[in-house]
Amino acid sequence: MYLFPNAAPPANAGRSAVSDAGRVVGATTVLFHEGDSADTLYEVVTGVFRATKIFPDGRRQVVAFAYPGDIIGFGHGDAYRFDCDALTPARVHAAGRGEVLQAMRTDPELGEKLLSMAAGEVATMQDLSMLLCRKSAMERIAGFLISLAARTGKEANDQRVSLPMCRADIADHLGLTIETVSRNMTKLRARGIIDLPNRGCFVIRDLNRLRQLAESETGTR
Amino acid sequence: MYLFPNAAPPANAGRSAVSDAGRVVGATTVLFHEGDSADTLYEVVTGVFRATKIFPDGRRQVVAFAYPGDIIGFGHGDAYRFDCDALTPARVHAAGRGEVLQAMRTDPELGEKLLSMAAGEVATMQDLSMLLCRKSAMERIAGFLISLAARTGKEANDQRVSLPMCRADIADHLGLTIETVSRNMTKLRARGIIDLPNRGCFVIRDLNRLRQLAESETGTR
DNA sequence: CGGATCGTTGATAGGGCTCAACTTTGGTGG
DNA sequence: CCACCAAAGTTGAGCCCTATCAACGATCCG
Repeated sequence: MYLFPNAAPPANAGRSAVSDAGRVVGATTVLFHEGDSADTLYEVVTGVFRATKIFPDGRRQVVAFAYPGDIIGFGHGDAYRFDCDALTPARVHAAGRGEVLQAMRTDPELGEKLLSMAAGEVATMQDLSMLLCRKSAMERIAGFLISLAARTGKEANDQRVSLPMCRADIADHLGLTIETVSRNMTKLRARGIIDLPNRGCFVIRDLNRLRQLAESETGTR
Repeated sequence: MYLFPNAAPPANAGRSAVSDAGRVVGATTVLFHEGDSADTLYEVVTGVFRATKIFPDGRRQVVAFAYPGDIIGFGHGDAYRFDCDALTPARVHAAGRGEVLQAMRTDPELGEKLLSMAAGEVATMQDLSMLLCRKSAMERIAGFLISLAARTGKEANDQRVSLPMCRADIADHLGLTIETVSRNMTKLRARGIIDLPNRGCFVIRDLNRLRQLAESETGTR
């Protein structure tokens, strides 16, 4: 059940992209760069994408991670406002912006759907800004891990959750440094709250305590 | 030229509200509280509004300030996600969410308009999150003052810009404390970059230097 | 004039950043 | 299969920016 089931194939979307009847497959595929003409909307079918904004002086923010079901391409004017690439092999549905607007004229439900997706996007960004505004490093990391578990449907104890992004991505998403992310993850493991069996995944051992930490850092022990 | 010119009068929107043929007038009027049923969209006609999120432990974030032309009420599901009140005497146009969705069915242009307003809202929140993610106190404050000047059409040297929000509001918007805001504003004044003639307003004396500070804190002198 | 709120200024401390070294992981080629 | 190397992650020491706590000054309104 996709938003753009019958969309036309997009123009070649970047290096190493493989187009397949309205879908794009590839690992580390670049969907688009900042400044590119924002003429396509994407819906993630499989895999995880990363939206990155790079400042002139090299500072970086990972604006969002996009999971299956998420729409990429809102919040831009005529040009994309950040880079977007895949962290894993991935598939997307693509649709031209013009086509979608056209389809909206004949199908009012699509308009409502898009509007509510946009509202969801706004809500997500508000949550991020609240996190960045007032939370400590530990609160941010605990909250981030919980949100990953929730998005992948593994929000329970002792389930292996995939962590496709590296420490630098997490740091640049949460407004921290690699070292601070690493130290706090180590601390969480030392307290038995999470486990880090391999690179690229984690396991929640005590969801309740993790939730407490995400709310207030005073759960310190 | 308003988005909801013929909207019906809203239900009484809060204490000290005065309703007037589809408009609401009042100072410190509360438009809505977090948790209220999100059934109305507002367009600011006059005045300045403040959207505030309060955490269980008392921490606060001012999610946004809304100026004339801005739409309030996107990014919520069924219930509003934050409080909203007026910082100054203000007028708004109000429209029921259902009405707007209904109107969208007959007027596809309205749909596109709403979608592009939502996109603008997303962009605003992305900018805020980038600011909160990677910028120093001085960069945040310089950038904030510039954005206020731009929004009120006074983005030039030696114009008096209204500053309707108090230090606490600015601090809670930028993720800083009252003291840090105060100190940095004082520093800007000491360097001749801005002037603070009265409470409730400021004047940009050197827009170029203020712009530099907003980009990189290394303009330190 | 007096009180309350808002804003400023000072002293101190702490959380996270910076710089740096080291360890682990994963991939590559002999 | 193993040695080697680059990239990713961890750990440590020290410092800086901003928060915190506290006192003081300014402004507004009765």
